[in-house]
Amino acid sequence: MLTKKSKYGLKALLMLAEEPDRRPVLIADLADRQRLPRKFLEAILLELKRRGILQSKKGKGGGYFLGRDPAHVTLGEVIRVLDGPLALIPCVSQTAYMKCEECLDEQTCGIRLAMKDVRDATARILDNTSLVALNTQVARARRRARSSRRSS
Amino acid sequence: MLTKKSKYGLKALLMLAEEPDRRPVLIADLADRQRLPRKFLEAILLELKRRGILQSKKGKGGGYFLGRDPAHVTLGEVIRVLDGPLALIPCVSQTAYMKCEECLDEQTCGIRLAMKDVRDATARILDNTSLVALNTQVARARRRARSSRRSS
DNA sequence: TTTAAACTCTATATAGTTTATAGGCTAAAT
DNA sequence: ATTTAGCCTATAAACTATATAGAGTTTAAA
Repeated sequence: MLTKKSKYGLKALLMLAEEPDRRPVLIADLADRQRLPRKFLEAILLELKRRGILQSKKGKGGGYFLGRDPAHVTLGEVIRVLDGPLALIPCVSQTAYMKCEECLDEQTCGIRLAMKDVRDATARILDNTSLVALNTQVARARRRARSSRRSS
Repeated sequence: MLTKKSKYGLKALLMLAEEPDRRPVLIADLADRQRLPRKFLEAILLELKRRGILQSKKGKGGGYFLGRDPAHVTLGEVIRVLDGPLALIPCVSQTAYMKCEECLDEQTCGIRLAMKDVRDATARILDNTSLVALNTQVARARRRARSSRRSS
């Protein structure tokens, strides 16, 4: 499962990626605009800051803003920071490999073979989708939604 | 994450799929062969039986055996039974759709767009891999492992 | 230089899920 | 009858997810 932590974090990042000139935005603003729990979001943004994805400015006129070009921040990176590895099972994780305790022979474990395929497919999608790319898709979906409403 | 429940269940099913003539196999046997916790496995097999994937025979000479042709039991089906929906987020699940509480417009939610792609890719793999197919892959991997050991 | 705005950090709480274990009950075979 | 083996219910420890509270610190601006 994608946790709410990742979901909230991604929603905030997608908003920040649309902010002109990477202007600082208040936590409270981000929370209100998408109805996210304020205090929880606070902790999430802090974590993203520690990982360099976000930066912040304290005091009046402060807020959070992206630490890097949003075209180079991928969903995969964000989800790994907030939720941990993409792999459904630790023995196929590229970033946090761990051996299964009970597994007798990892090289020929069927479950591992299948889960490796799933991990690769997932990573291919998430590591190739940036915040900018996703916002573009959203904009396109919005236009489609509007025009189909018009024609109905 | 794939839970241990699904992992154990799949391991048991893969063993049963190799049993000639679908002969009944003891829970204890299945548990011992792959070092799975016996009582936990018991509960898992029972659940698979309720869903028709397994059948059982009580009393002396009893045990569990497959309820259907293992070529028609897919990983996707088993995982859905034991772990629930494949989708990483309920709003893109085909089998257990649920609206997100805080989402303002589902039709144009970026996270949903991306998670839909991931779900589809995952389902494409898991719903098209049967127990038989996976065991075949495992056998092939074993041959490869053996022959590369020989040549080294 | 004071004040208010805003992020930072630590502690705590609650609920739900996962991963089991124990033990008695029931059905079947011999 | 007796033994074997699955069936069922209850229980529980450990972990994770989802927050909230409140004091502390930094900064901009009046």
